[in-house]
Formats: sequence, structure tokens, C-alpha cells
Amino acid sequence: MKRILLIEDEPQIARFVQLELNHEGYEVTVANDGRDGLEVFKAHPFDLVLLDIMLPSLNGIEVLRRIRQLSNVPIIMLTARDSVMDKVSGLDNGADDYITKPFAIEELLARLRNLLRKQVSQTSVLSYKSLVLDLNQHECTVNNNQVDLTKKEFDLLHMLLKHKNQVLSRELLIEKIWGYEFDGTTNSIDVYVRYLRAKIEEPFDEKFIHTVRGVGYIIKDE
Amino acid sequence: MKRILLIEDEPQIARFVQLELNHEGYEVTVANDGRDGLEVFKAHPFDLVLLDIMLPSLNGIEVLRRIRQLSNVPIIMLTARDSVMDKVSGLDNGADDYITKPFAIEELLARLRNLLRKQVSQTSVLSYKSLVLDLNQHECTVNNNQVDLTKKEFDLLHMLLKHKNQVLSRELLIEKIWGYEFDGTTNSIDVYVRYLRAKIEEPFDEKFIHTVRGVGYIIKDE
DNA sequence: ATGAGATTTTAATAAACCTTGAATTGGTCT
DNA sequence: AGACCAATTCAAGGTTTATTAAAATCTCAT
Repeated sequence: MKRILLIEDEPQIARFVQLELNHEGYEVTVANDGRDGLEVFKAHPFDLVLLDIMLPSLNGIEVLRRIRQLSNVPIIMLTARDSVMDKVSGLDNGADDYITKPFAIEELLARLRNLLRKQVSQTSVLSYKSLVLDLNQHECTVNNNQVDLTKKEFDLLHMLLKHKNQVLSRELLIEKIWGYEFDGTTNSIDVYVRYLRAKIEEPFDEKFIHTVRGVGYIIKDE
Repeated sequence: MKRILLIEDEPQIARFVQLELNHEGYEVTVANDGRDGLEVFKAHPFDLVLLDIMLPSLNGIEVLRRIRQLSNVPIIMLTARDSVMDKVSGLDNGADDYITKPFAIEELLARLRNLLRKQVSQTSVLSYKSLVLDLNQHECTVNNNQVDLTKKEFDLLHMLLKHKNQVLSRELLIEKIWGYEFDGTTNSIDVYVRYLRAKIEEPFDEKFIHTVRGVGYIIKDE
């Protein structure tokens, strides 16, 4: 399922677009202002961004510029009718398309499909405190010290980091990393959490992975 | 088993939907007009509400508004085809999704499943006065003080908060949280209510959980 | 085919959690 | 008020769960 980030401050429009896109089978996350949008973008991977130009706290053009420093994710700008300046400015700064408000939802859908067809993947680095995980290089560092992880260890840490601030059940982890149904008899997860702790926590006197008894494991901000 | 409240005045449609949903394993209660629907909702806990917009005695939007004052139960609106106004109005007033009549039963089922499932990851925070329950992080705070809850305690509080303003019987709580039939001999619920009170009420001089003698427990707005 | 490293299983231990039942308190009805 | 029933409280003991170390198994490059 394609993930879309909608950065839009007008609640009715945001809600409406979100629901319509849900209906079409997209997974939509909404951010209400520019700063939020940028944060959310940094924290999660998206396949496409819908970005309003007029935004509180950090305007659309600025958000566009900053996202482009990080990623070449497809971006569609939402502009006011006849604001030629906005369009030009948006495209100049790396937007892939624009659509003027108010728009027919069908037109938006068409432009979405169009851009998503061309798309390539990205998102290469996840981090949390002194912990950095480079997905492309398959590398992990803590406090700038490189730590060698096996594939399973890496995948587990990847999963926990990708969904930080969310408790992940053993069931879900087994399903996503091992690829089979959790039958309740294996404690592989527990063992790998132990390995990770021994490699990335104990030597550096850090604490990343927390146990939530009866539920699962989580990496979370305080 | 998931409980669904269907508020719909056209008998054929109501009957049809009820049978189909029963067939899928849902327990369906039907109300024939807005006023009835609201009454039934207040009297029993439901996992989801299907709400027609065009209703006698109290229209759907008004019912929606009143239910939202009491609860954040997932609500799907049933709207006439092409009635954009209805959609917008519904979503503005807190509906979670809509479906246009006439609809294929399969689509309704898909949206039901979607909402019943997403509830976990989407509605991530429940709150009541100074009490906050973060479902993703599995964390509870009172007056911004973090309180450690065990799984059972958390599940019980979750249930009470999710259905706030509704009395939950011991039968229902045992069924939903412990997962077996209430045989009348266990007092586990009472004990856990005690634990919760000791953890989230007494230290903060608050009162969240009320006992309804002979019926069950409730968290309610004044 | 071999062996080093990776992965999974097993088992012991300790800690946290849950249940139970009996004693006590509190509310309700006549 | 007194009888009765429902709810509350408490602590002991029984159970479950997480952690850990170590052994068994698997896998892949040589």
C-alpha cells in the first residue's frame, strides 16, 4: 500500500482528501503545519508528499526545499488558483507537479497515479539518540563506533527503530522478520533482543530497547 | 464478538445489513430512528456504529454529534449517492468513514474491518480529565506523572476509557479482557479495579472509576 | 566436506503478575 | 435497626513471563 504524507492546515480539506485517498487504497498521514510535516517526513517513509503552499509555522516552499535536501520523494504542491508565482517557485524548487485549489478529487487521483508510477525507493538512514542505522550500507553505529550486527539482529533493530514509540509484539516481529506465524513456542525474539542489548547497549552503557511485559518490545523517546 | 449498532429507518436495508453482518460473525442491534439509536447507544457498549444520515425523529448528523459528545466509538455514515454536503458534514462532525447507498455489502465489510482493526494503531491516545492512555506506547499518565500498569490493569482501563459513559458489566469485561465466560465465581475484576484505583486515583486524589452497584463499572463525565 | 559463524532451541532462574478465598466494609430493603 | 447481599480489601501461593547461558542445529564460503 502506498503511503502518502499530506501537509495541509485546513482541517476540512485535509480530512476530505484523507478519506478520499483512503477510499482509493492509499495510506494517508496528515500533518497540520509545515514544521510538523517536516518532522513526520523525517520520522517515517513515504511514497509521495502532498504539500500545501500556504502553511503556518513554516511555509510550503521552505518545507519543499528542506524535504528536497533529504530525499527525492515525489511531491505535489497544492496552490491557490492563479498564483503563478507559487507554481513557478514550487517547480523551481523541485516539486514534481502542482494542482490548484479547489480541485476535483479525480484530478488529484490522476496526478497521484501518474507520479507513483515513476517512483523509486529511498530512505536510507534511521537514527535514535546515539544509535544510527544505515539501511543502504547495512551498518550500525553507536556513538560513532561501528557495531557489527548479523542479519537477524539488524532486521530486528530496523523494525524497532522504524516503529519507534510503538510497542511491537513478538507476534508482529516474528511475522515481519522471520516471515511465519508465531506459534508461541519460540523465544528467538527474546534471544535476539538479548544479543542486541549485549552489542549496542552494554558496551556503551546505553538503554535503547525496553521490555513491555506481556506485550512486546519498544524503542521510545522519554 | 464485535458489537455493531445499526441506526437505519428503511426496514429492508436494515434487515439485509443485519443478516449479512450476522453471517460474518458480528452481533448487530438495529434502531429504527435517531432517538431510539441514541438511547440504545447510551444503554449498551458497542464496538462500532453504522449511522444513516436520513432518519426520522432526529437526523443522522445530530445523532452523530451527540454520540461524539459521549464517546469516540468508530462511526460509519451511510449517505445518499453524490451528497457531498453530507460527507463533509459527517466528517466535520467526527465520523470516521462514510459509504454511499446503495453499496455492495463487501465494501461495507471491508470498511468495517478496516475501522475495527485500525482502531489499535490509529486511535493512539485516549484521555479523560488528567488521565491519559497511550495505546501505542502502552503508557499511562495521570497529571503528567507516568504510572506503570500491568497488562491486565492496562487492558481494563483501556476498556473502561474506550467505552466511557457506559456501564460495563463484569460479564462483558471478563469476556473481552480475560477471554472466557464469566461464571460468577471470580472477583478478579473487582481486585483489578482496586489495583487501578490504588495506582491512578489514590496517589493523585482523583476519582475516575465509579461502581454501579449490581451492574458494573463506569468512567463517566459529570 | 569442513568449520566458523549464525541461528534456533532448551532449560534454569528470577522476577513480575494473577488468582483465590476469607474477612471486612458498605449499601439497600423491609 | 437488622438482615441481606454486593463490593472492597488483603495477602498468600500459584502461575506466567522474561532473561540468561549454553547446547544443538543450520548455513555458507572455502
